[in-house]
Amino acid sequence: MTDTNTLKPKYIQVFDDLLERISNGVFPVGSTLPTEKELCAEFGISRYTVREALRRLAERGIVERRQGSGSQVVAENGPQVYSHRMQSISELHQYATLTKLDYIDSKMVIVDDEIAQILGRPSGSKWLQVDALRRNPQGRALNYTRIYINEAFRKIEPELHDLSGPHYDLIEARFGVSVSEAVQTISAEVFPEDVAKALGRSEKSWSVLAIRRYLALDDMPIQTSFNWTPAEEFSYVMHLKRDD
Amino acid sequence: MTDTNTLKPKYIQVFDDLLERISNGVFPVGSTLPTEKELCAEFGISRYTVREALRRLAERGIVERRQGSGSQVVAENGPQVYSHRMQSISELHQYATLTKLDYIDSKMVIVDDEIAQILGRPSGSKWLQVDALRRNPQGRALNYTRIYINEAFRKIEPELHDLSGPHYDLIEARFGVSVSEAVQTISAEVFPEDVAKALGRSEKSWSVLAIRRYLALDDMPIQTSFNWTPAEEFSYVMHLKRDD
DNA sequence: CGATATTATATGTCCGGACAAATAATGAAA
DNA sequence: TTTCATTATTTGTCCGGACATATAATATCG
Repeated sequence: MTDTNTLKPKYIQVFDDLLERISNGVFPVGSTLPTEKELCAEFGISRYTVREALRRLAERGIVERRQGSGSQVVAENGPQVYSHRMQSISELHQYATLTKLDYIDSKMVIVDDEIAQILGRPSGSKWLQVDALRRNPQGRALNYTRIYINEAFRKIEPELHDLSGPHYDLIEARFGVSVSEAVQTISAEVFPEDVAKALGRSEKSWSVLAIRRYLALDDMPIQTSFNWTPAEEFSYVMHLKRDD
Repeated sequence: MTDTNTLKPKYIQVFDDLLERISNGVFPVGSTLPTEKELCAEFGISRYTVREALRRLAERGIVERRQGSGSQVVAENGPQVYSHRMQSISELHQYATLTKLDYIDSKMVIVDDEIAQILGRPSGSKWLQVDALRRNPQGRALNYTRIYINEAFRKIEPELHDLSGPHYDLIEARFGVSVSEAVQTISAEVFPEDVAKALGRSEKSWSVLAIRRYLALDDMPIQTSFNWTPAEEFSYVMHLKRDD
């Protein structure tokens, strides 16, 4: 390596060099990088040092390496810059710890087009619909929640009323299917009539609707919950930190 | 290594072995792992192989390695389970790409207790307050934004009206201070009177308020923006994926 | 020509070694 | 006893090598 860069390890210099060539199109996304052997020759360094540079590119998700076939460029920049991290998926809803669900109703339903689209299944699909009020320890209703549970897991219904934790934990315990991804959508709307009534709100009052989809591998929907909270009572915080 | 484990690379076996000893208390959080040299002797393997195992522990955040002093156990398990990741902090607000800010006003202000607390500075602190409407390409107003920019960066004011990107990018370019963390709070409230007026909404109508704080290192506030969006027009999506 | 076998290639695992840099421990001087 | 210098230790950088494994390319066979 050149003396003008002696403050950095060689593998960082090679990493930087390759990264620059990737970002300015010499090695565009979809292309194959030179082999380890070729890079050793080009930079006049050992294979170990080349591999350290390539490993860092792979860790950043910029390159994918495959034994026998080489290193493919799969992205121009590291995919992640900022992240919001949780130790448990249950942090997604940000309820105080001691709230509990007061069950109103559960039944098998066939959902219409609009709901089916949100649930990620065809129109006409069947779901176990569970309605409940979430209450704080003093018994006050905080919000209304309607959960659609994938038909495949409907056998958990008898256990619902004794449930202290989230439904997806019970589904995982009973069926071995775990949440691999969750999608939350926050929007605002006027309370649906039945929800307003259950919460003792007037018909035209505003709510914040948080829809939370819980997916297993291959985007298989486990359950989706619709949560209506009175607008003035809703608050949600996200912390994004830079990945260094 | 023993023959009963020949399906796994040696370094994975050592990684697994150390991980088990960490989780069952042989090497508790706060303790120091055996040196590389000791591990080589214990497992009868090369230093390279030991280092690969230790590197994986370090990548998982379980161990911190320090030249000259060894490997300290800092956590029992990998710290994060689910994460929502963004390539750019500007993804935090989820505006369509082609919206632009239509500036209404900018001035130095002294903020009261309530705002100061949100901004993370003492009451009475000075801020460059910038008010604007965000418009889509057709010119329709989407929301009202009020930005409080740290007094230390007020010299960017003359450049605001020509600005096409986010303020914090300009601050980074001019002052070399970059966003290391962002905090977004989403809640709902009736529109403030002046905001409702500017957006042509009635006084009692609902908005969703997204407050976004942009912090540099050591929690130094760079800027904070308050964004009022008509309730029925607000929607926000988060994707959480499990870190594998 | 298509399918299968063989060979070549490219990355993965692992070894041993040497020197550099950061930290800890020990010894000497004030 | 405290401070500073020296030595020892520990991890980091980098070299060279060998064999294993997965994939790609080429050759052979039906």
